[in-house]
Amino acid sequence: MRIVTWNVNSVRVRQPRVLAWLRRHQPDVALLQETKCTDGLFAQPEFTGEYEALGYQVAHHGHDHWNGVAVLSRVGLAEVQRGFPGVNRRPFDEARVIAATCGGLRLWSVYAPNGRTLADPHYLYKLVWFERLRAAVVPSVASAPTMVAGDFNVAPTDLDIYDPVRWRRRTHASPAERAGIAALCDTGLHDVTRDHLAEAGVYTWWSYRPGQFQLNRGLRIDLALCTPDLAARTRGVWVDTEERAGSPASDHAPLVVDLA
DNA sequence: ATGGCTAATGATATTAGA
Repeated sequence: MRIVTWNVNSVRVRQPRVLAWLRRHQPDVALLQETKCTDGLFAQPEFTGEYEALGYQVAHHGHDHWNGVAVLSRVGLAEVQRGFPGVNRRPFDEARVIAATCGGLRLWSVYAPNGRTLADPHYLYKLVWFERLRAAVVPSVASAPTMVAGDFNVAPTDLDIYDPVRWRRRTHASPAERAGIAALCDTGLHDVTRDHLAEAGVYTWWSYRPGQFQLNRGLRIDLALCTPDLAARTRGVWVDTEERAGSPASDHAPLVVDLA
């Protein structure tokens, strides 16, 4: 079973590449982030039909032209859950979380807030958002084989940053953000990428600015957090860096998890 | 230490990304 998580940075702009990627690599489930569209686009038969023609059922969660998350599955798509449970005042109602049961697995597509700068209120939002996510996934982790995957906007360790010194005063590397990831993992989740890609220089995001991708100046901020049963079933994890090349590419590459 | 680019918008600069 192949699961991919990919921040596509606008599904409208990326539609041809997303479809080509699905045809080429045949994932059973695709967890997408930053679709940057409303549910209305996915309600259009001529748009969603492109995925259905490849055998995928689609669930999307998007309110406006920011954020937006989706699950595409050809192994069933049930019990779709959009956003955090309970009451969510702004900005916690942003479309950053969707979960669904596919092929017996509980799969989450998540897009964490960026944080902007360490002094920005958005950074505090990011920290609280991680706590909300932690609370939301606890029942899933306790009851089903679960993968919480997506763009976490946090590099878990300095090995996950091309230049840790440069990022010391920025978001994505602060102790509080990393504690947010650790607290998430404390519920019973494990970051499977490093089990299979332990070396330095493994990244999932590179700035659009010139030279950054070519020089492999990137961050590993897209993660697949798995319950122990799924971690044990993982046969391979890989980043499709080829998909980051060329234009128009997303600034994130697909992260692929192959399960037995 | 800084800037470079991309996407979206009733837009021709601004916000956001990371």
